[in-house]
Amino acid sequence: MAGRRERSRIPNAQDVAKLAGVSPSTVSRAFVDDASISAHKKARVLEAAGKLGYRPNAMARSLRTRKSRLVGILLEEFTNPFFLRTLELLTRELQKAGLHAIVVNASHDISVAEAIDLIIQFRINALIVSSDIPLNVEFECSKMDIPVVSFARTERRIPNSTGICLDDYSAGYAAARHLLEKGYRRPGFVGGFPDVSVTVDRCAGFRERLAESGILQFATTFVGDNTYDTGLAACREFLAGSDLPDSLFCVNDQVAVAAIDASLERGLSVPGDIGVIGVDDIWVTRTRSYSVTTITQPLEAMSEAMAAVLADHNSGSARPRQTLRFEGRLVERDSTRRDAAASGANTGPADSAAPTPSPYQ
Amino acid sequence: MAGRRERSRIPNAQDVAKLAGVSPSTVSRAFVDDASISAHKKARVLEAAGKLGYRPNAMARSLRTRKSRLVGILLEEFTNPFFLRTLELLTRELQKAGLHAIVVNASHDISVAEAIDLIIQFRINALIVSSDIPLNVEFECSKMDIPVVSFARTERRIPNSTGICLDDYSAGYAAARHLLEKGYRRPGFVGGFPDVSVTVDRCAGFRERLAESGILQFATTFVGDNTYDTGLAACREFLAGSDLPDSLFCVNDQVAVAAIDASLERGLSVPGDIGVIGVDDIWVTRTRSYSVTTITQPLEAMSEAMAAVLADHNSGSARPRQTLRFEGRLVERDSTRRDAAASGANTGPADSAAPTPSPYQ
DNA sequence: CAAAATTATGGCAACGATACCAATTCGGGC
DNA sequence: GCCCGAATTGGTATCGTTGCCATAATTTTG
Repeated sequence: MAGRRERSRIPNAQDVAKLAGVSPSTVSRAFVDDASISAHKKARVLEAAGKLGYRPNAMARSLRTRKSRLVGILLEEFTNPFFLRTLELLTRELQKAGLHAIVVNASHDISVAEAIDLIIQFRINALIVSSDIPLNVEFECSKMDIPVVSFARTERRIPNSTGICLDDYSAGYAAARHLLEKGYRRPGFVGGFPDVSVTVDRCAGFRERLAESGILQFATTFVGDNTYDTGLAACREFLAGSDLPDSLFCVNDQVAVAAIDASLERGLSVPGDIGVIGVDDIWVTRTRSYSVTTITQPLEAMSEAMAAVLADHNSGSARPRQTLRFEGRLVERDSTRRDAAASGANTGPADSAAPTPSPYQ
Repeated sequence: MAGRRERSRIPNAQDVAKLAGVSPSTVSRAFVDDASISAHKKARVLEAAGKLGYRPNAMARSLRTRKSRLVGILLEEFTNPFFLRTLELLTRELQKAGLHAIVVNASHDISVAEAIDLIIQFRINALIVSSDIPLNVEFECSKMDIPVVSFARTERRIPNSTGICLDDYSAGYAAARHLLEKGYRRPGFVGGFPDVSVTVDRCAGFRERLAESGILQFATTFVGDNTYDTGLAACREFLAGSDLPDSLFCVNDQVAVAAIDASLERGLSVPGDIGVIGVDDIWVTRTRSYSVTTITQPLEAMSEAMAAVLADHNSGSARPRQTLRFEGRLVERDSTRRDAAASGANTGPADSAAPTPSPYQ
């Protein structure tokens, strides 16, 4: 019907106002919840808007209200399926809250500072970081009053950073307990970069539980970027020695898979000779060939918490800066599934001579 | 040093202008490439801006220039690592081009129309779609003059859609050729949803090559959403019958892994009893336990092409709407690695009686 | 060295919405 | 029927930038 008029220009509030016979202010109110507008006029405005195909211009709105409804998500690891699931749940919660996610790629050669600089120009209302926070980023954001919230990581270098995270310490503790229950007596630890929170905290919890059972020393290695390939290389080297661990707690599932492969390569059986446990519960851990015991992160709850934190921040009622820690859940699969009886005998020449519990190493 | 002045308010161009002793227009020009401004003043403006921590407000700029520099990416599958890599490369190219990606979650229960409606309000300059394009989305976008480009999918229902994609037909053809070369004589096909381009086109190429070798019938099944879990269920059922295929071309690697697991469960050896080939080259295919032969998509080249398409579109020089198809590369791994000699004997009671080549089924 | 062509700069308006205030309408109680 | 408070509505200014035009400064040229 209305020919080519609609196509010529994107309609604005003024156009709608004219058609509906009201003022632009009223049009605006029709699109804002809790605005003071009569049901009658609201209906008329919405009808006119529908006829014209009008949508409020978020740019103009943001400019005026100083709320962009945009949130940045800084991502570094693009091989680990865990982060895809993270992205799924975060975007879902953000969308529920009427927010939108700008994904910033901070991998490899890309200049994080530059990328952040650009999205700061969009006046993002928050920055979610799933990698270590570059310190300059934190600084720039604080200058612009942009809250930085870490997700699935905590920032160790920044005193009171806000974050939402697995209880890494507790996860490490649980992993050690599980391995001990299964009768493993010489557990080892495979971390990522040695100065990253997930590595440090999971290792600390792990160490604590082992110490409680009198195991004061254990082998550790750090694979770096947590991908399968580097994990495999590191685990090969780790398992090349003679004084082998009888089980491995890996900082994530990708590395756990690599550890299993490295073990098998060397002719070690899993879980017989080597038990393996990871973290994240990515889908590969459920496959028949790997079936990796792992610790699940409660991503749904964590994402909801993230939305809540952002909402609080948005409404000005800034809660104290703190890290919310969520308990993981251990899922036993084949990679540690042996009966403790069999393993007791398997202890071998372990140097775990001191059975006295002791708080820290 | 300058006390708490900077923290009080986010500085704008006016503030910079005052400090640098120039007009706001000049400040603006200092931040635009190819603007008419003397090197002298530009330096002074940039210095002042640095001192104040000024960044141009992208909202205001977008409002004025009618270019948001935002691009929407509609994602549906959040389990397949392939899409994380896709996202990595797309965001990288977009960032290089000074664009930013708003990721829209269109999975499961989420209302795509509603989500799109919201990001349209940001006047995104393009929408990249890695799933089937909901028809209403296409319609809404065309009304707002937003180009819709599909990535790694093609839209079969929309006549001349713009897209960047693996040459699916060719990939299917190559998969069949490979299986035949390896001596498999009863290949089967495992697709996703039966009406999706990747399923249809890969199957068509596969069929063509088989037909050339006189194999006019082959078993097919459709697993649906292409996740490991549904893939496993479908493959179990597929392999439960008696008239088994001797090899499977799976529409993607996740399903290929599921097919391998289903085969092993049933006591069939891979690649001996069943050869398996997938598409995407996700990292799991490189693991020791799966080592899946697959077809790699040239994602780097595809992403660059995407950036080029968007740039063209942005500069107004709309190239004809078409789908750019990229050749995949077959990577042979263990899941099909047997010598053709051994397999010739394995052909079994195949009903591939007619060796006459024929174009289509 | 003057005139013309070029380049830099400033001023003003506008992008499209909302905040704020003033004016109007609407109900209800007396 | 009149007055008061609450609920709606309209008008105007403004968010921070850039497009455009006019003017000023500079360089090129005859």
